[in-house]
Amino acid sequence: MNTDSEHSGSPMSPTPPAHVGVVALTDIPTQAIVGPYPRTIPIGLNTCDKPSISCVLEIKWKDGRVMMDGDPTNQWMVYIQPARDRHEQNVEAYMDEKHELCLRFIRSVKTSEQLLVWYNDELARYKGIPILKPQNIRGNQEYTCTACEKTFQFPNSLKAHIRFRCLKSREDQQEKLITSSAFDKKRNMWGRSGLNDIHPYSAFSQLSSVRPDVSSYKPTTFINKLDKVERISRLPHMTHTTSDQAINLSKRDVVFSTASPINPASTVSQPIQIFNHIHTPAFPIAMDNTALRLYHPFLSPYNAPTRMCCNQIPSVHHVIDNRDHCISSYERSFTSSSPGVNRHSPPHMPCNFPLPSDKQGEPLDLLPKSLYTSKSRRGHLCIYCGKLYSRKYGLKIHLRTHTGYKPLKCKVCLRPFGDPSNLNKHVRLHAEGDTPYKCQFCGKVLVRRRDLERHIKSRHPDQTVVKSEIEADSSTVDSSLEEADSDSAETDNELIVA
DNA sequence: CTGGGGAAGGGGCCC
DNA sequence: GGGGCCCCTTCCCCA
Repeated sequence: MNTDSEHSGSPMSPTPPAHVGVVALTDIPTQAIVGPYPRTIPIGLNTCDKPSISCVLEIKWKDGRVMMDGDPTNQWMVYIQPARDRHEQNVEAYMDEKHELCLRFIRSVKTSEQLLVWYNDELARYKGIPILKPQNIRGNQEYTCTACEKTFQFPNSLKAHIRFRCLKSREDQQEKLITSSAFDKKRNMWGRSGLNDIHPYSAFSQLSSVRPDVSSYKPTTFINKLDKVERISRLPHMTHTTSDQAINLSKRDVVFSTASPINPASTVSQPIQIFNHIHTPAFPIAMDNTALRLYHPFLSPYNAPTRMCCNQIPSVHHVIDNRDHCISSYERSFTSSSPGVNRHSPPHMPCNFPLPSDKQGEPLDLLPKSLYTSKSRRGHLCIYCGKLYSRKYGLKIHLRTHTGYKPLKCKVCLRPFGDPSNLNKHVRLHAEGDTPYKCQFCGKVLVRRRDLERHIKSRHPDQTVVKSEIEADSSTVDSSLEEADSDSAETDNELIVA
């Protein structure tokens, strides 16, 4: 089991500077493995909501392995920035059969993509990384430490806080253990049994109560190495921003914060913001949200290189299109009717999260199964916003609202949908003239029953339309719809491209 | 005012 | 019987 020494720092366990990251110089295939490394290497110490790095190390896939020029020992791995949640994570830290630390690329990493690492479930348990509980999840992008009430926007930021930084969590944990039967007063030591039942952070409870002294980590050779590497691998195209413009760096998801423009004359690196995450998919500027516009597949939000101008994560989601125009209309359509969810705040949308291929499955499948297959007495819990669903399928569809995964496409206009119901609703819009909702007073044809009711209410308020009449109409409508639906059901099957 | 999408709840079918 | 899924409907928000 892990010991204090694993977190107390040593020449073998330096704390990588927070301003250094690792990016891929070439495409790196999924399942690529790096390691092994000593278990003592800490991961996630630098986890925060708004990371900023000023220089990067570049690695590449060569001869069937991941490597960095000039670093035969692969010590660059310590500079990989921690992922803030599962969806921006592309590298997984795990223990191999010899209980040594290894890294595995859980997704293929594209050229220029930043590596972001987090623990797999087993290693997280081993390292005492807490599992967030419903009480930690207060809402969309609101993850709160129950010990000190500090709030974070990302789950891993909170996990790192609880594990590495929160003294209060430690104190609470210690208190609970002391008052529990797991503390052997005679032997003045912790018992092993029952610990998992004591603290909500079951794995956390297995840790020593000694808080690791983060400041004691003294990067030595790594820093020297970094200095060398920094000169070699630092992005040559890191140009400075103009006043209010965010400049894309060689199509990387690296954008200078407008608040801290890089001074090209300065030899000191200034912070830049990494946006490898979050953003809502953007419609191409040439299109609007009109349903019947052609949804150009090559300009789809998932294919178009989007450039971000966000200065604030995640409250503001400005998306820069290919012509440096900020698209904001589409993001406004990302609303939620969920109680407790701010409708004006777009949900947690990892725009640059590489959509998995069919083989990889949807983002849900990339989550640890324990996070979405477990059903509490109250229902299925969304790990993003804490919402409970009576059905697992309901949660599955809901998770797509967080991940942006839209596997269903309208065959007519190619518009993607995450919810098959919404796709069907949309498909009906293409069936012009087939709509069964017709105003009996003016003959206007409307698409939905809601439209007809709203139309009559506003345009013919004096007409004494008994509700039952509308319902009678609707029954006719419904029956015709049923026919249409039965037809469309077959059609839908063809339309749905999973 | 109208049209459209996002999101969610519930009924029902199939395996 | 339960799970997964499809489908309809409704509500809400926005342009």
